[in-house]
Amino acid sequence: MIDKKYHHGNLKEALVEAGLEILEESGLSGLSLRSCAARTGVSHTAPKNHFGNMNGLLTAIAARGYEQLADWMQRGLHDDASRRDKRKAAFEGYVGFAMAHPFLFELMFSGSRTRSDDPVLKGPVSACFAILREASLGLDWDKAGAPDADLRAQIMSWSLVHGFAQLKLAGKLDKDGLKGLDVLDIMPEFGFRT
Amino acid sequence: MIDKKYHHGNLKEALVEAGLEILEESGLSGLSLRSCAARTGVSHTAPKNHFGNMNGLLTAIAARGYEQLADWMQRGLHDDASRRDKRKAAFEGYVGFAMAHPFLFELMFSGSRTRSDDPVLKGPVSACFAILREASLGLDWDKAGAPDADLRAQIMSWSLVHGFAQLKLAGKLDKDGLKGLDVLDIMPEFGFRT
DNA sequence: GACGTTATGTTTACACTGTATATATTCTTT
DNA sequence: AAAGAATATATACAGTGTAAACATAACGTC
Repeated sequence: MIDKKYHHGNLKEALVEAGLEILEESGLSGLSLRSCAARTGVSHTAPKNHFGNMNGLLTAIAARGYEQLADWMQRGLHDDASRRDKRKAAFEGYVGFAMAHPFLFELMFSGSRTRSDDPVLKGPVSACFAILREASLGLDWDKAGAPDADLRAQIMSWSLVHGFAQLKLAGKLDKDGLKGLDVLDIMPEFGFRT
Repeated sequence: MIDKKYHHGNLKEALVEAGLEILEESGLSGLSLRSCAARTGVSHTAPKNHFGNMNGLLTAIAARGYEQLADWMQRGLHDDASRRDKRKAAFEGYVGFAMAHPFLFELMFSGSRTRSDDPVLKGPVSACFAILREASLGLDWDKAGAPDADLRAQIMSWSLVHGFAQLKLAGKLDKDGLKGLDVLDIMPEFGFRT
């Protein structure tokens, strides 16, 4: 580390890592192309080679966020966990992640700062989608047994847990009587079909 | 309008109005203190007197957004509408507003661009809260009849509809089989207690 | 009505941002 | 070894939010 090499060797990863750190320390307002470059010890135009522009870097950071989200949703889950445990873990993990990393969470779902159709997002987002899918499997909200009940249940689950997380983050649930609300307080014990 | 007066007379409102227009035309990336000031025909430091800083202006714009959201949720509703009609209108209006004004919607729930505890937000947010409350009244998700069932039903409703709107906006529901999904496709016909 | 006070805008300045262009260095491949 | 691609730098520029000093108008009080 004494002699600074012209080529970093792993700059792409290092920039994303720097971005995640800055996000934790200073929030979205402190996150910039130049701050990431500076923390990595590189010129402020270096990121362009790897990410094209600011949007590309932010999208890459967001992709890392989805990987972390997947981890949170599967935390403390043993292999033979019941479906109910998986669902509980997924929902609690989702909101827990949002609370622990509010700025990253905001970035991940910011339509204006990231490009939702970027290929780098596809894998991590699909992984989260799959976890939520399994967690919602057999969940029959309207007790109707419709043919697409599983898909509907998943979208409902995701919408519910995501909306709750963001409303909480945005301070919309700070009224009296809502302060200490947890996801599981809101989530009833859903009925299973199977 | 020929002779430009030194004092605008209604600058505070005009700046918010300009911000809303810019948001529709150019999105969040085009919205800046200076662009609002320029459109209003005023120096770029004039907003400081009324809003303090950028955050204050954005929060004022967001407040206007909540007023519009309340309108959307009560659109086409006659006085003697049934509770089911009110609920349908509120949910459809919520998502409809988000789709019609995606940038404003993102701004309204952006924890980093607006200050959620700003007094100017309190009124409009409470109005939306009240509408959602009435729309969710009597909704018994878990058929349990718990004492705080109404409050829980409201938070669930809000979370569900908000999460659905944002996931749709963020492009997370663009997979095959999810493309044409509407809120009401997801929302089952909930059972009423009364 | 004159005058001091407050509110409202302007001017100027500054540090910071993302991006484009041209240049330098290193790696890779032949 | 040489050519070309990949990677990083240097420089420049327009745009941003904010602060400070100044200008103009409105308002209340004597």
